[in-house]
Amino acid sequence: MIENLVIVESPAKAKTIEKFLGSDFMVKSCFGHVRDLSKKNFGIEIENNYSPQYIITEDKKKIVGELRKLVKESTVVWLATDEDREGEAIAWHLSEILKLPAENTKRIVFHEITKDAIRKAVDNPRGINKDLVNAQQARRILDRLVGFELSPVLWKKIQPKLSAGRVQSVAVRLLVEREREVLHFKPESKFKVYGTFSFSDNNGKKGELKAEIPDRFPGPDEAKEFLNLCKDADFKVVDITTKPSRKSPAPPFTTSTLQQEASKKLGFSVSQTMSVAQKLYEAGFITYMRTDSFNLSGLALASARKTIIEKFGEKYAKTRKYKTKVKGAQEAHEAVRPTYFQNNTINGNHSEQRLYELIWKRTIASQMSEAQLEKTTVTIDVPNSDKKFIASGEVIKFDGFLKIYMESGNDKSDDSAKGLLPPVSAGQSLNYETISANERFSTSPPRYTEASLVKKLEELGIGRPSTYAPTISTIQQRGYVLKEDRPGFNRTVRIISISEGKLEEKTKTETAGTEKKKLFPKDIGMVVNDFLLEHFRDVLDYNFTASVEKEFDEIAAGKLDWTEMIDNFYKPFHVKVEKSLADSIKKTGERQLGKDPETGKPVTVKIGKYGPMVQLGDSNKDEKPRFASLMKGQIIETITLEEALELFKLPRTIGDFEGKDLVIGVGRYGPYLRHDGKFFSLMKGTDDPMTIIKSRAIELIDENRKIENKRVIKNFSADPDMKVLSGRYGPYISYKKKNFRIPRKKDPESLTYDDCMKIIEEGQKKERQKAKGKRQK
DNA sequence: CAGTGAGCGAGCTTCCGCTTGACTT
Repeated sequence: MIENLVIVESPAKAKTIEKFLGSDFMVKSCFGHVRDLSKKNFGIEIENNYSPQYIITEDKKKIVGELRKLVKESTVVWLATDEDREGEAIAWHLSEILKLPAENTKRIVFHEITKDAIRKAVDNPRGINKDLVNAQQARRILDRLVGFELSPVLWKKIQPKLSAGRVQSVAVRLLVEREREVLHFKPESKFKVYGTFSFSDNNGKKGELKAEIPDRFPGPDEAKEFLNLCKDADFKVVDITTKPSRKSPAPPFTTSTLQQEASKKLGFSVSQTMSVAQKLYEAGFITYMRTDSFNLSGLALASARKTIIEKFGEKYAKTRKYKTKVKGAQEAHEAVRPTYFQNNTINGNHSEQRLYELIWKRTIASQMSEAQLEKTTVTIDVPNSDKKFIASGEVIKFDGFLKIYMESGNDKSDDSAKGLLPPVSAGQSLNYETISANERFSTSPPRYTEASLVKKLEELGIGRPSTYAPTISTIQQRGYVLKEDRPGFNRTVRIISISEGKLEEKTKTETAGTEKKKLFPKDIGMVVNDFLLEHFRDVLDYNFTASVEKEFDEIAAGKLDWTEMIDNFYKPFHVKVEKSLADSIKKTGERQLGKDPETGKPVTVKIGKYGPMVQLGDSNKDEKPRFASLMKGQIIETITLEEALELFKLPRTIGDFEGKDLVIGVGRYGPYLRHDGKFFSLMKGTDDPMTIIKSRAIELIDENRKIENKRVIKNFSADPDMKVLSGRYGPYISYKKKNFRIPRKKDPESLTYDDCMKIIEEGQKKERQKAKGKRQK
């Protein structure tokens, strides 16, 4: 007999809690949601007042079975799922499927895993809050209705397997709109003036001072006019002011800020951050990593303080509590923090150590004193002009939290001089060494990175800590978005300068627009976005989630009936769905580019069966039109007639090798070289299909053959189909186009043909079992 | 993965949010 059975969501949490509770408590985890809407017929009986049809999820059947057995042997069951809408719903689903009687069931909550918090929770049990559960059901049903009605519209109007949803479609919209801002942006240039001055102080000591004019000059003429004015001017320091300033530390990490900083400081993708954090959590090094709360437990605050005093001294410690400003935050957990502050490093692989140290520093810094700075501004008068040169410097008087952590700034680089200024005094005369006016171009708003998109979504209250990473990967999987690097372009900038009374004009080249790991919307993303905006603008509205969240809150407060809320949304929504289906024209994003000067045939661009393509000729006329895929980086929206005509020059033969043609083309997976029936991908960045030459093509073939040979660990003369190869995930057997894992114990070098056959039979047996399992779903 | 772009049609795709492993070539 089990006296008390406690059910929590996470197994790692179960382990910790079990230690805090006495031996008469057994703690089990249910691994999150155990039931979900059936996928058949929406899982909702719309006609029956939106009655939800729940089924136990395939991957939870086993754990539910175990829980059912344990419940039978237990006296009291404690539902200790998270203290938020989803957690309450999980508790309710558990009570339903485990048929828990109210009198022997207690609902408890805690949002920090400390002995005190858990004891306190056990002393204050309550029942399940059905209003909160209904708010969750409304959320779930709304998302299902939106997702499962919109997606099929896209299958019919654009292409199969596409998807739309309350969260992902807004994420794509943000990217598409930003991309268009970038594409339409016309950089303007102005001239920024910098001066380097020299002086000798009262003791005859020489010094140098760099300063700049805060406002910019609209053009070269204005800049020149100003420089001419400076040529013979006597410069003088007219004012020196020093002002104290303070800097406060950033709050401890939430999921989204952890993703942002890990991206900026460590170069991690959001999913990488989450999987490394998961490892740290399971090892007991950090608290739960999916959270929207800045909160630290009392114990954590005290422990951080102790660590800071030990390491840095009393004056570095300052206990701080942070409040969330995020819309819709549910704060069921603590902030992401180290479990033991005394450990500033941990054992683990390189990524784990780096992420841990980042978390440790950020959390510790959040409990440290503010930095005290002194900002000095020197103003230099320009005779006969209302412009003034300004030099500014900043000195740290007390480092405080800056001792260990500095939050990453924005992408914009701060080019004003920082640091200590030389000792000048008011009234001091200055001579200029050089004064130069540099042409500066304005920049478009930046494209999103994965992490900056998460930040934006969080600001809009869209998505949850557990879904940021999956959402980012969904929009990439659907082909709406591509994460990649793009090289910049060179441009000429003008520099006008004076030195020793002589005016000089030069130019120099700079690279602009270089992008690293940025999200680019693809054509299909743009077409889907435009279609959804045309017909379902309200769902794509940036405030849609915020406004339905308000209603969910009312449901949770018992002031609104959930079926009424859903009905108010669904009735008009469904009408729009029907309307959008009414005209049967497919959306392809087609654009007319003009006429081919040689043949006079029309050139168009659109999304075809296999992606974006250009077409030469009319498909309704007798002659079959020519087709060609767009190249990487080209999009329907911006491709020109000239670029399109270039594409029709492929495929082309560039010579022969070993008696066979070398053919260059662009296919489904990018530019390729075809030789003797084999395909070789061209190297991106280095090989251009339009200009590649024969010798380079042969080089590619040679390289490929070498790699191919290296991959082979073993082959068998008896059967050329059987090979032991070394791949990304270690050695494996390849047999008749199928791959099989080699059991860990076996040495791949010494496998015999019969050994391989045996492994293959085992593998096929497993595969059959898996297929069987899938059919039962 | 495969390097195309005829047309037909059966059967499938899809949401968000809560959790981990299983699995990949």
